[in-house]
Amino acid sequence: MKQSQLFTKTKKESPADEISLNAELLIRAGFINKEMAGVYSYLPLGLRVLKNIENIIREEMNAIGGQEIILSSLQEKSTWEPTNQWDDSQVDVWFKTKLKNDTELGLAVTHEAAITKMMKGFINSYRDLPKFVYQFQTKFRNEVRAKSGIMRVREFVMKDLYSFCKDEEEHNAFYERSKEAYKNIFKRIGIGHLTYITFASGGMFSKFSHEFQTITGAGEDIIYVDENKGIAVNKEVYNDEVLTSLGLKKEDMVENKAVEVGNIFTLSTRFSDALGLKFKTEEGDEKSVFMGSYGIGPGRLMGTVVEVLSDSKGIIWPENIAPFKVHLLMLGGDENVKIEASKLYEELNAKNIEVLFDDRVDVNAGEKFADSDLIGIPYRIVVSKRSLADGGFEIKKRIEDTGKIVNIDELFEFLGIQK
RNA sequence: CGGGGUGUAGUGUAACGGCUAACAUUCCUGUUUUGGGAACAGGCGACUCCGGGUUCGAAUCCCGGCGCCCCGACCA
Repeated sequence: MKQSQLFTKTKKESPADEISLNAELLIRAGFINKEMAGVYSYLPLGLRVLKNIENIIREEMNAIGGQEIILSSLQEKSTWEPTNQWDDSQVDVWFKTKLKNDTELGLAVTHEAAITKMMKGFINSYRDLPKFVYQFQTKFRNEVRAKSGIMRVREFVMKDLYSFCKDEEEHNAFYERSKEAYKNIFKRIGIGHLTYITFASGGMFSKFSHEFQTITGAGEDIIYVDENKGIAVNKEVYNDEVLTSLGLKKEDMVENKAVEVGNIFTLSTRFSDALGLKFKTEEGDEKSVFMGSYGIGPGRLMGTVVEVLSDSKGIIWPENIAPFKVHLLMLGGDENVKIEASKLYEELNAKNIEVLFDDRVDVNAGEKFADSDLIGIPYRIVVSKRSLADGGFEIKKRIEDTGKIVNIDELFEFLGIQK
């Protein structure tokens, strides 16, 4: 993509109404736009990152047997009444609305009940189990206090997968597989080294659950990490009984602030009992489906990456989720530079390398460098009179301070492309 | 929902109760530039969040509302 065509622009100044690093950098670099407190739109660069994150999650969900769907955002009151979750004293983050005829509706806070209800039409027999269904769908939560940029918002896309199994044993097998899938996701997104599977409270669903927590000062949770074992315990369930049951010792645990980037719950038969999702066993008995739920917020992940991996100059995207692989900068208005830069742009495109081409002719070198550092694309290639005189193109990784001059063959090799 | 802070061109800031609300940046015109947000000249852009009040006079003081940020509580 040519940067001259991109409708977003970078800003030199940080927004006055944002303190958090993720919002500051993402807004300055033109990835997101703030609509109101806790509500952000995704712009071309931000959407590319979000889609890359979603695709990694999608691949991992498909790999463990997930089938993708999209459930509706508008939900009936009756969907949530059997579990008593329509009640404002039970769930206080509803956005509720009405049809013209006064029928009450809710904007989906989550989808456990909706999918349980829907699956009644498709699951009848033990032969139909197990099934794993997921979606990327917007959740609306009327948080009393949105905060920390895109980390805690009122409207956000979540990947939520629901598992439907015939019994606890079958469920546990999938639950363990989902843990591995989640670890793969965080590793591929570039925060695996800072992300710990964390023993946590089960909320109102079950006694315990597992969270995936990424260590960062921007987090809202306190967790205790055993570095050697690679596992953590959330402060909310941090007690002797839990430590003993997990084989952990207090003296090995280090306190950290962390952000919850994913969680997995055993729902058991809470929803299937309440909503009547039953199946016939091999013996002809009727039994409730054993369920689990597995969430990840791609937007929050994007914010977490910014919090964890940026430097004083801007964002540093991991290659797997970067909006582009290469940022090609053309310096100066020299005719030969234009020709060489455009030629390289076409060649990289032909090799299916995603390139943001800064072809702007009226922008100074310094501004282009500053923009490039702020946007955070992993590889920067400079084409200028100087680079051409020195024998080609300057290539530099975003995480490195100095680049080197290479010819076209070396450049392709550097990027791992077959000529 | 408790507590604290804050609201002025698109953005970031300034302005003692008193002249036409200032500066920088963005943007537009032109010239010159092109390896770290370059230089010069000219120009556009504000119902100072909204509603009341005090005052000869309010961006400024007071009351109410709304927005936004932070701490806490909450968090399916």
